[in-house]
Amino acid sequence: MQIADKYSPQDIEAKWYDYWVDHKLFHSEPDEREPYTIVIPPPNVTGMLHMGHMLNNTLQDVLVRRARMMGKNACWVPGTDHASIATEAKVVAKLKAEGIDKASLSREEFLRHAWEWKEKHGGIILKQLRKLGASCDWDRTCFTMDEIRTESVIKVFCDLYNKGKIYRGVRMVNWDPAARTALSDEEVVYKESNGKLYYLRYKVEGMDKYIVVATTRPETILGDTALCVNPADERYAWLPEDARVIVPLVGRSIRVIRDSYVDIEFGTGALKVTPAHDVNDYMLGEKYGLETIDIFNDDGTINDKVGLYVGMDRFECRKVIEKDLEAAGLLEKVEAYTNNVGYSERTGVAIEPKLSMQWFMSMSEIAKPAIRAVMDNEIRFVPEKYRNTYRYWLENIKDWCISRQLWWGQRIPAYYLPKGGYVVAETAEKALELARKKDPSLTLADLRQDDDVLDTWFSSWLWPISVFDGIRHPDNAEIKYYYPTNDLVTAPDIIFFWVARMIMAGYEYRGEKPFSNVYFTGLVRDKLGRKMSKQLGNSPDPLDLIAQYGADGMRVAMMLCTSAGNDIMFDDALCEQGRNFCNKIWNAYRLINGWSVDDKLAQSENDRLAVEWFENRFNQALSEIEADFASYRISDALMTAYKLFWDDFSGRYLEIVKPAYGSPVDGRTIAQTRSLFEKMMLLLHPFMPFITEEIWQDLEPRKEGESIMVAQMPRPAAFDEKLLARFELAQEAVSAVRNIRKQKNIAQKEPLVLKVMSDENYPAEYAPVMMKEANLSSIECITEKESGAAGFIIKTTQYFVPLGDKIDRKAELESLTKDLEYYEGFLASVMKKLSNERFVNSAPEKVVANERAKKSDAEAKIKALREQIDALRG
RNA sequence: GGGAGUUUAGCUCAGCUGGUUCAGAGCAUCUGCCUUACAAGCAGAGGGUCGGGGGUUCGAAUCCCUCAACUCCCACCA
Repeated sequence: MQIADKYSPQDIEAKWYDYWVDHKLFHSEPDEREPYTIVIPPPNVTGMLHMGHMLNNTLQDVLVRRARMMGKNACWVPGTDHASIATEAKVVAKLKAEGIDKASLSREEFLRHAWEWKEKHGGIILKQLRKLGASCDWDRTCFTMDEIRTESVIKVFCDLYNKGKIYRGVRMVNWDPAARTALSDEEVVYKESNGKLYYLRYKVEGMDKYIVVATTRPETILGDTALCVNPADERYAWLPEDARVIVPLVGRSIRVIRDSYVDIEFGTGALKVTPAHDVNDYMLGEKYGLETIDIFNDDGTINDKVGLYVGMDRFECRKVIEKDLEAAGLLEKVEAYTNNVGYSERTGVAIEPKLSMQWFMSMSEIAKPAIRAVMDNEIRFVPEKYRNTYRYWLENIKDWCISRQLWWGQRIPAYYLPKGGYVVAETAEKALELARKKDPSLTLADLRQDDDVLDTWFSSWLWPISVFDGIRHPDNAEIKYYYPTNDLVTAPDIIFFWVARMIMAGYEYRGEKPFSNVYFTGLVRDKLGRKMSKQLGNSPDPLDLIAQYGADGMRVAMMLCTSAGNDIMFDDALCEQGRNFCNKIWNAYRLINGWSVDDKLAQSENDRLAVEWFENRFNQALSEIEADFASYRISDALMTAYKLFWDDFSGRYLEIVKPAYGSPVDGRTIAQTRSLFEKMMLLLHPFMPFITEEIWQDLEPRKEGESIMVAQMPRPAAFDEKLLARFELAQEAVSAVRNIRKQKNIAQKEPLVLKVMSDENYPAEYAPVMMKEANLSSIECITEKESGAAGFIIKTTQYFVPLGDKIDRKAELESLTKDLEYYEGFLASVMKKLSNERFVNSAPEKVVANERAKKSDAEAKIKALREQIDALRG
């Protein structure tokens, strides 16, 4: 193996990734083993890898790789999402750049361009995932708009329609004038924005009086069909019962209605009612049978219904109308005003509430099993705090607007008949059959399919089922084997969009949960706590980071700062830490790899002790890691493994067994060391797949096709806590000697003598280890205090390092006296507790016993300190 | 407007149903070392009245009340 003293990941990563792929090690087929399944949250097909993906997919890969090494049949299904609005917008923009207007294309022509675009730019993100080491079963790659998924979507639509859960109707929807489509409520993001509040004068018909109305949207006066005041508002008591007012500029005469909906406190207490352009006004319109005048075109420009400002953009119109109102003396005043405005999540433009014919899905029934599943912990949320959010949303769920006025997506399988009415069927042929029941003379050409497509989430909510083709073939072997999946790793911002709906679909179409655990990651922020965004330019390109620090280093960086549900503050320094860890592992391997071996040598007691200790320590750490994974504390699990390798394995174990320069190591020790190294690689593999494979392959001769990926993860075994505690005592002594060296400026090379007043807390068995670590020429057991020596006490055991004339009695005395004072104070506080009757009577037995132990420990320590002080003085 | 969460060392965070010296870890910092695996390293060290105040208790980072700051979600009165 190479001997470069710096680990260089580039070649190694590519080599092993190809090896894994070539040997189909990511691929899963149903067999007799227990399955472990994750479906990827499908990224946008034309998206690029960002830090959020990096976090999310590293977590998934850690879980999948670990499960695989635990002997499970691990299957991680990758795929992409067609992201109808985002992708269509990109294609439209691209065509526009080429001078092609979408409106000039037929649906088929447009879709041809869109598919071309998808083939060209699609799936880049999946290639990028490979750089990070993602062990996805690429043979299973799915796309939410591929044939199987599309058929599944259509089938589900028809099924829900036939069950009466999908209906069509005119409703007030969120209209995106840029994408020219309706959106679901979840796709609208509210932001506070600075606007103005305009006070408009409405002349009362037949009187020389005005009613002043405050509005943020003066352009909507074109659609005013009533004015509303609160019946309890005395300011308007003078108005006749059948009063009418004139809409400014428009000149239309409209009714004045009275409804307690109007807030007397707000503005002037008078409200203009525009049923076509405001949700609340719409409800008033329904209640009072008002006319609705839709004044906008689909793109947000003014239409010709009223004959004013025709073709003008809504925001332009607002400016112009302000001037015109002012000129006409109908504008009382304008105030600055901040209010919340809804924006399209995808295109960023202000949403226009618009009355339109859309397809909806009724949600309240289908939501019920989904609520129960999470509340009963049949599906576990990590962290739990999201259960509340989830529950509240589902209990107040509104019907889902599932139609989109786009072309890129699954076209709604509703077919309209020439004389009105429609049928819903999976294919045009089946639709024709249904249609002929109504009118036998119909032919295929008479049917006109609905122009709309379905919301993208209407395909992704089926994802855990549809990736195994469980919608079209509910009894197929794959869905039966892999479903329900195990873990879902996703961001909390799609809890409603996706997670909740997948749970609903799971119960509706499988009668079973789609996954057992949902791990919610946080948002990746920069080290200043800001969201990563293109505008701020604070979002590093994950691929650059991988190139710079290696995929393993990058993964370690991500895992180190993640805790479920909390935002993570990403700092490049973490990548350095990850890279340094790789280097540490690399160099540890270089060390043992460079040892010369003498098989005739017998193993020393020193080495035997080291192996015995590390095995125990390893098992202890393993059980901690096990517990961390059980509660999805991935970061803690990694940290435990990190410290195990760095501090215990490299810092202690290897230092203890390391042969003197030029000397060989015995055969038994090197074999055991390589075996321990291998166990460390296995433990670290899920976090750092590349470097661990590289070393694992070199540790033993391996056959072609073998891989650490499918090796057995060490299982937790019993460990001897007493042994570990005694080793720690030895380490404390070593540390104390090193401190003395440092204080006295004694070089590590210069051997020292350690004298010890042996008692039950002296780990005599580790004497050889201590000698090696602290560079001691001998350890002598003594019964008399040593004068002229630097002393220290570990627990109750007194140690001395004879220093001859190097000893500074005054300084030693000072430090011992300081310790003595501390322990006397400590003893006093313990005594105070123990002499408190109420404490002794009410505290649990265990706690009192503990205090008593503290008391005797402190007493012993004080005794020892006094003796050392005496010895120094004497 | 409603709800949830957070606040512990310079930074990022652990600390489970109050009780093992419980005030911790990693990183950063400081000091000394280029000791033949690794300076991307080794050996040491310093650093916090656990957001403020009050309470319950023998005992509070942990439970209760209150105040403050920050974050997120939901609602959307023009």
